[in-house]
Amino acid sequence: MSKPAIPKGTRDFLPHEVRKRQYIFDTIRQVFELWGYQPIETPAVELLSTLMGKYGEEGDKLLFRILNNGDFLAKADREALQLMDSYRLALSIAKRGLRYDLTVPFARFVVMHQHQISLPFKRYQIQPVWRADRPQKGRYQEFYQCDADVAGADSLMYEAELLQIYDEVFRRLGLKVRIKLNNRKILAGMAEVVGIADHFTAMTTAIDKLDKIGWEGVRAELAQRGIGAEAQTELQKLLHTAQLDALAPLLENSELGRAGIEELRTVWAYLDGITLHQHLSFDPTLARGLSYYTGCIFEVVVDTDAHPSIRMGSIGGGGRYADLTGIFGMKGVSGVGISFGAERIYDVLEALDLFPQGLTQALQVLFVAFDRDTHRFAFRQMSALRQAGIAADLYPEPTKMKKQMKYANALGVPWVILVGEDELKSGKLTLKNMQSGEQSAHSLDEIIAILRASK
RNA sequence: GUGGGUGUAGCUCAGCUGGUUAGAGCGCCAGAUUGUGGCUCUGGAGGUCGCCGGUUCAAAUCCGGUCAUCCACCCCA
Repeated sequence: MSKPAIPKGTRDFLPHEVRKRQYIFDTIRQVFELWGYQPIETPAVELLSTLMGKYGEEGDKLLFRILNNGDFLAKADREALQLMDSYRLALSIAKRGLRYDLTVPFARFVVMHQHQISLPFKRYQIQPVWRADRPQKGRYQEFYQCDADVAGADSLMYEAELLQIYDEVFRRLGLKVRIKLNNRKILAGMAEVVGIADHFTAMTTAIDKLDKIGWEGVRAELAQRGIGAEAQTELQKLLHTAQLDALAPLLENSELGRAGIEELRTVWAYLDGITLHQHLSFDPTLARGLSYYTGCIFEVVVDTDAHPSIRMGSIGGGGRYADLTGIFGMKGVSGVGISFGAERIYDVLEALDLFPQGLTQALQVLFVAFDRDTHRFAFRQMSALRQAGIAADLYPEPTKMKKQMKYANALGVPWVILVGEDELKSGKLTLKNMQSGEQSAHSLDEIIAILRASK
């Protein structure tokens, strides 16, 4: 018999890990709900025609494909097979794949259900996604995304409220973060002013790596993509201007640049007078790769001043995409959304010991019985406790006490109730506090009162 | 896709430049303690050394291949 295993990049979760994960999901969910977002779910499996071409060439490679059922070779592309062209062959033998993110399925959802929802449609979604990436630390092939998006409204009010959601979720989790804000139109404006508008994607890709490779590295990468030294220097000067008012005159000659500045001012105006607990700042060097964002973009990182021990990439990101549903034939629907990186948040909370106490054990009391008769008696007493809303359990057989106590210990149950001949006769049960070791005899009602009080 | 590390008991690992019966800690089981867990002590079970091949009188150890896994890069959460 071979040793059991699970696919690379996937994980099992033990009970205490699931409880901690659920604490994060619940916190995020509660804030989403408070801000008026509604839950939806979409299938894990989507048609590849829905997914392909939406995440760039790299993304397509990382899509998990599902082999067609039945005699898939009968309909296979024989020419591709002959040519050993795996990519082309795959198109003919797999028509489904696992979802890669939650945004594209959401766009599909909006188009398919446009008559059942009203715009603006505010939805949240907490579900796993899959990527055939090579796993490494903090990166998995199966992981959860927690997204909130608004479809069908241009109002910058939503940018402001999504920033508030970031602020509130991390406040509730007890984590200090820095929320960074920028606008793709400002980046586009910079490209125009510097005269490299035709290199916009290359520019954003390079800027995005600033944290990692520094200015030297960014300049090298810009040079490699055919951007001259003069443009590099000018661009660097613009990116160093982290004050909107100072940047505005420098982008005066770019229509896009002016629009970007104006949008950010509007977002700031909405947040005027609002109390935020986290550090929110305009960061002109925030670029967010080459994704589909067109307006405001956000990113959240752990505040290393407050938590100097943490080294972690972004734990959340999002932004505005002017044409959410265009790829599915529905024009004029703008979208804006944010995403929480739950797995990374978990690692950070764990490293900082920020999970609340008492998350790990729900069971309050374990019954320990000594023989057949008391075991049956204990079963009825346990049922009464459960009826009273107290999480109770009974060791499945009246074996040696040592074994049962050991089990209680391993579970981490705070209380044990001992049921033997004496208890059966007197009708009073022996309640033992597993931490202090103290024990005393009580009626069932008294026990219910004690356990309720100790919850 | 590129580069590197690691595969030895259920888990974490030791085993020096090849040399008889492959070890430790934790965990598990039993006992010290037949109505009391955590701590301690005693004993026990548990391993085709990832797999295939090569070198050698001799391979866990050296070499080649293969598979798995982890880490870094690309990209991303």
